Amino acid sequence: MIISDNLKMYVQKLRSSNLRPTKQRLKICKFLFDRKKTFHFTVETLNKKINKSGTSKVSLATIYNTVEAFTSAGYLKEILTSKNKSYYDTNIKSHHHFYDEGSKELTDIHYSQIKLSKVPVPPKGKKIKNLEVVIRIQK
Amino acid sequence: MIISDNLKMYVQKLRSSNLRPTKQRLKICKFLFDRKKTFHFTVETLNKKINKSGTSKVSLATIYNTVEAFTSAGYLKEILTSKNKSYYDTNIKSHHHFYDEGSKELTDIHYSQIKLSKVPVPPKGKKIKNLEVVIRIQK
DNA sequence: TATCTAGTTTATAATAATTCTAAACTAGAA
DNA sequence: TTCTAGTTTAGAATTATTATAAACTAGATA
Ligand SMILES: [Mn+2]
Ligand SMILES: [Mn+2]
Ligand SMILES: [Zn+2]
Ligand SMILES: [Zn+2]
Repeated sequence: MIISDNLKMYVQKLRSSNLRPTKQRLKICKFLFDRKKTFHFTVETLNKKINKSGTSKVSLATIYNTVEAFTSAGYLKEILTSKNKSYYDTNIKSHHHFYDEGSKELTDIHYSQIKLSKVPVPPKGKKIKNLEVVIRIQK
Repeated sequence: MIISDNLKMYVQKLRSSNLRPTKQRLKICKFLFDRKKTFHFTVETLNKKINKSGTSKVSLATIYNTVEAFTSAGYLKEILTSKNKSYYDTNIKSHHHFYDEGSKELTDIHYSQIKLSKVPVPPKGKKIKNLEVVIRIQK
């Protein structure tokens, strides 16, 4: 993940996906991708963070639209481990997760931390799109 | 899974979990567990099946209550692989799943069909509650 | 630079799944 | 038979998400 003060990189990225680099999208890009470490979030938490300090607001509809657009474009990964709520991941590499049932937080497990020595063949006519391990943890 | 014409077994099972064997719960037990093979369902599909033919109706609230009670009691397993909707599994043994993104159907992968030769240690103070592999498939 | 238009944002309504509420009902202990 | 805690139920409320449609804007073109 590259840290940048200017937004040229995001402008290009968005253009390459046929997404206009609007000020809302760039603000969200900056928040999501201008950091050393990837992280997990929900629309709810993203909305709070984006609309925190007195800056110009981004509507909830746009937060939803943007998260959806970024997921389709492959900038985000959707994680379905929690009931009634989608999580998103700025780490788009293939990897696994711990899911803490208490705190409802996801933690990455690097791809290499889990080794599958035996995997079944998918049903006839179907292809494997991805394989993910979720380890549910508790106190 | 034992097939039974009489309901004594379910009555006992329910009593042992401090659940009164009401006619609604027994009807749902019969539908869920009186079969050779386990299966996956949603509250929506269960509700339709339970309330199909002219028999006395079970309210949707009771379907929800019962699925929740049976999951807590360990008769059902909740599967969170789909957006905005919980799936449930009458197979409560530890096992894995194919999830078909097209048909939105789950298929069991027997525990022995996947071998994990390397698994990470959980974070300090946390215990592994379960580990599940989901293989998303597509045409 | 001014104009134009498809794409975007937004407030708000609509939908879908689920949970809550509180009144009526019932299993089963006493 | 009586009593009561547990259960069922219809319907309301809540939560996350998606749809709608009017106002706005990026950026291509004149
Ligand atoms: Mn979900
Ligand atoms: Mn939902
Ligand atoms: Zn992750
Ligand atoms: Zn299963």
